[in-house]
Amino acid sequence: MTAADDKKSEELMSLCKRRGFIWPSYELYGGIAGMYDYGPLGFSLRNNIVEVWRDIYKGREGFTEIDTETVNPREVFKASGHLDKFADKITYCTKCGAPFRADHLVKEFYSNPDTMSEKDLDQAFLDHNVVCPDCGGKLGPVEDFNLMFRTNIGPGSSRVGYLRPETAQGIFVNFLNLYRYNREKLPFGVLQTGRGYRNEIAPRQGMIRMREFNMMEVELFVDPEDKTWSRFDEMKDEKLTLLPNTGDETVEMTVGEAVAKHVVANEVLGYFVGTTKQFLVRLGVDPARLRFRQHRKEEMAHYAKDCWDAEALLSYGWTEITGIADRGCWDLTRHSEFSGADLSHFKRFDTPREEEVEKVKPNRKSLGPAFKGQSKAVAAAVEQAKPEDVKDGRLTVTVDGKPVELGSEMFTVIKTKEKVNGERIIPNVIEPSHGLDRIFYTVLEHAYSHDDAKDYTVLHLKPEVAPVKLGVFPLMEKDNLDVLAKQICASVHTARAAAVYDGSGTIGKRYARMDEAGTPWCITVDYDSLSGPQKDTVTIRDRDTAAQKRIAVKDVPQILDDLLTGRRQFTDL
RNA sequence: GCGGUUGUAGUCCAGUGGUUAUGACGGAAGCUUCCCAAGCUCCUGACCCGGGUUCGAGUCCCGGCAACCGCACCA
Repeated sequence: MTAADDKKSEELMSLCKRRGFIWPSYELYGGIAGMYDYGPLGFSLRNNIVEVWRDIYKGREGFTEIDTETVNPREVFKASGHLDKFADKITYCTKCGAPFRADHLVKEFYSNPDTMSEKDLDQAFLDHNVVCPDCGGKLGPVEDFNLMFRTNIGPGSSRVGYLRPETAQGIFVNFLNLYRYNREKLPFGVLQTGRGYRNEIAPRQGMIRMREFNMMEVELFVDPEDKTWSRFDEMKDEKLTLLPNTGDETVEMTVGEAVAKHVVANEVLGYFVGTTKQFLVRLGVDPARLRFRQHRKEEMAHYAKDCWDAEALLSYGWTEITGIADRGCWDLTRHSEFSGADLSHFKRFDTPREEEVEKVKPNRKSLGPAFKGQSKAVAAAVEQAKPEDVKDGRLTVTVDGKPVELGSEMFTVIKTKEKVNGERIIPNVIEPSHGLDRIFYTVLEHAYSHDDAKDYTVLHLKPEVAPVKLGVFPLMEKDNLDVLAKQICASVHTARAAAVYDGSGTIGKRYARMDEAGTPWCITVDYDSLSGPQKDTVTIRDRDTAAQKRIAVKDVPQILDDLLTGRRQFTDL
């Protein structure tokens, strides 16, 4: 991070506070690290980002959106693995009270201390005479410091709950509902936006690591044996900058090439890496400062089989803003195990198969006399056995916990034909997961420009995401100029396309305010608007070029609409 | 969490232990036919929190909180 980068992030943060994009939370009471509030402009920008995301995933892809609880019972995270894996082992010095990562204190003695249990670590302290690095005091018992916020559901402490660290689990626990809603067909996609919580030990870098943060997650349920994507052809020419985990060099290739060369594992993953690029660029992320980096094996989350991060180059360095993970069958398998529910998909074959199956059949005539009263249980055990269990003509089964060896006269291996209509499979999950706050910050940083010579700041936000679409000014706030300006402003202002009236200060100052807020266009009512040959016309100014055109007052709503939807460009006016 | 740096109006910054804390920008009211942060008048607004030292603390000391940088962490 250079001094210029420092300056840039500080100037941007100052602008964000001044203009009302974001404010550090609870500043009144001294502030809390890793928490930020969204001001009027910031919330609007954030909502616009979410709308673009919806347009792509609900609109183009036809996925469905749900909203689930942020407080989850303990069982959910026991099953998801977060309770065990999303924790650090921590110990406190009994003398000075300083906390330490227990696994870090013993890393010189063991190859992978992060897999050790609390008891192993306690013992390791004794075996290797590990004491407090600060004061030399005795270390206390090793505990789990879970990064999830814990709470109680209802009075007392009987039902333990946690604030979710990701929205994904709310989708997985609703799998059966969603599966039925989607007519029991694969693939289908579900999206959810909302808050997640991680009790970070040391939040850093402004909005990049927050304790309470916003996500936009998409969970895509696919057939594990069919990771093709029907609309892949539409995506195959999208260009990507990739950083595979096989080397340190970035490579430029299209989605189609990346999948063909197995750089990206399959079509689904490739399609959504491409989609993510389109999404981010549409928001205003600079393609030259965007790359996709594949996770190294040891870096992968406990649930992930493969993962590509979209990384943006910020003043903080390359920063993950979206992760596209292949979670495999981890989540559904685990929830199935822990809940006892069948979370599989019945995959019907195109035509039922006649399958020849080998089975072990008990020979009851021989079993009866040999085992008498026990023979029924033995026969049942034989029916459970598989042909490959037969060794040297003999079969060993377990009855009432004891092994029973049977001679070849006790059973027969037969071949039968069965009609099989399909098979049960656990769907795989592909997850494009977007860090909304990080994307928000990236959009701001990539839109930010500062002219050092003029000391002039412009946010080049894309009109689609800009919080305010139009500024409307009277040249002077008198002689009825203000009346017309207010009328024009009211005629176009809506909740989605905000127009702002400003009559305060000089005209240049008002343009400057709007440039700093990222407003793409401004309209000014002057004396020519009221009388003379140009009566009933106003000027419209383009933020990025400062160019002006004269347009008729009556055309303002239509022109603004055309500019916003991209039907017309400013230069065509 | 460790080490370093730093906390003064909305923002940026000045301030030898000693009156009512300097200024700029911003914001507000007004004047000026004012199209790119122009000028003028007037107003607004701050010493992060808690202890301590002292006759007296924005200033010195201790603790806390917060920010920035490096290390560590970041499923």
